[in-house]
Amino acid sequence: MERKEGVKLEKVVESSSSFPDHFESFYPLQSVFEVCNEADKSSSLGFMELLGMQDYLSPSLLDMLQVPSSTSSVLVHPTPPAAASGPVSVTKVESPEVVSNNNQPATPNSSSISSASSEALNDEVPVKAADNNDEGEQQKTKKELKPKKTNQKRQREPRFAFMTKSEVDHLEDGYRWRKYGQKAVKNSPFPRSYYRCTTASCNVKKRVERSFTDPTIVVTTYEGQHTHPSPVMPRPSFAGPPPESGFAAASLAMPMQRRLHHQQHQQPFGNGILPSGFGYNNGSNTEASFLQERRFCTYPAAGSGLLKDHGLLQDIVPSYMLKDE
DNA sequence: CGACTTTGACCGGCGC
DNA sequence: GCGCCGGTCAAAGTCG
Repeated sequence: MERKEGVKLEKVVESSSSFPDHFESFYPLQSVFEVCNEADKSSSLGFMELLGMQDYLSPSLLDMLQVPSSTSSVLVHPTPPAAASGPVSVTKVESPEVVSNNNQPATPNSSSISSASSEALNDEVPVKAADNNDEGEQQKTKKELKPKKTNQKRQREPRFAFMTKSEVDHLEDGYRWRKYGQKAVKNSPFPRSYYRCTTASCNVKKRVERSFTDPTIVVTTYEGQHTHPSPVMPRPSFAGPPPESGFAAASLAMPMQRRLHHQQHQQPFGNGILPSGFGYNNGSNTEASFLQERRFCTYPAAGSGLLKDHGLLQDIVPSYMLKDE
């Protein structure tokens, strides 16, 4: 089921699973802005512009991003989903060779690097439809094992990968996950774990692995979209689009790294340093931190429309971040 | 006892 | 065609 995918997408997926290390090497100590600059080299848009958040950064936030901290999130731009139409080129990120030549291990205490990647999947396949079809399709294919091949390969859910400095592999993110597999990763001493959202009818998955170049970095890749609110967190009161717009659910769908429950070095972009422009309410510090941090794990990838049918994109990218697309 | 994890087996895609 | 690899299944084990 998950194996049917266009060549193009496969590439993207590949990057999704492998870029983190590359990125880590490529941007060892870089801040999100530096990453931005890299992206900028390939496109006419700046990182923040891409995110549509240039107006939302406060000086303190900037400082924080630049000052080494044990935890941070940096957006990575792997192949934009609508890569074809996307404004950002990230070939660099996808190129292991290029990265390897610049292999600079992230140093401890440096800004940890989180990355977000998205895979666009396919041509505007509405997420809603994907939820229905994919869901059934996936299970069906699994059961049948030998589904008839069609011309098109399976359409994967958008994926977002994040690199987070953490001592624990499985980051608390507000959702409940069931581990369904673990595989050794080639060229890495660390295994990759596969998790599925435990909520019935929610087929969101995530993969968790450690960067072998820097074991302190956890790479979490989310795939799919939650069809339910976080069972652990209260719904954030977001001053943005109403829940029905898809964002509210979305806002809960990509909890990202919320690590406060672990002994992780938690130094999120939170604690009041975020400008109000980001708009999330601080229901609690934990939530706020998580939400705020999440903001930096966004990537305007899924295309052109706004809050609808963007898969994970809509989960993490507020409307104002998408407006410039 | 239910929920979750572990782990070996299995399958399909892909490159050679 | 073959082997490698990523991803998933599912039985058994573990935990609270």
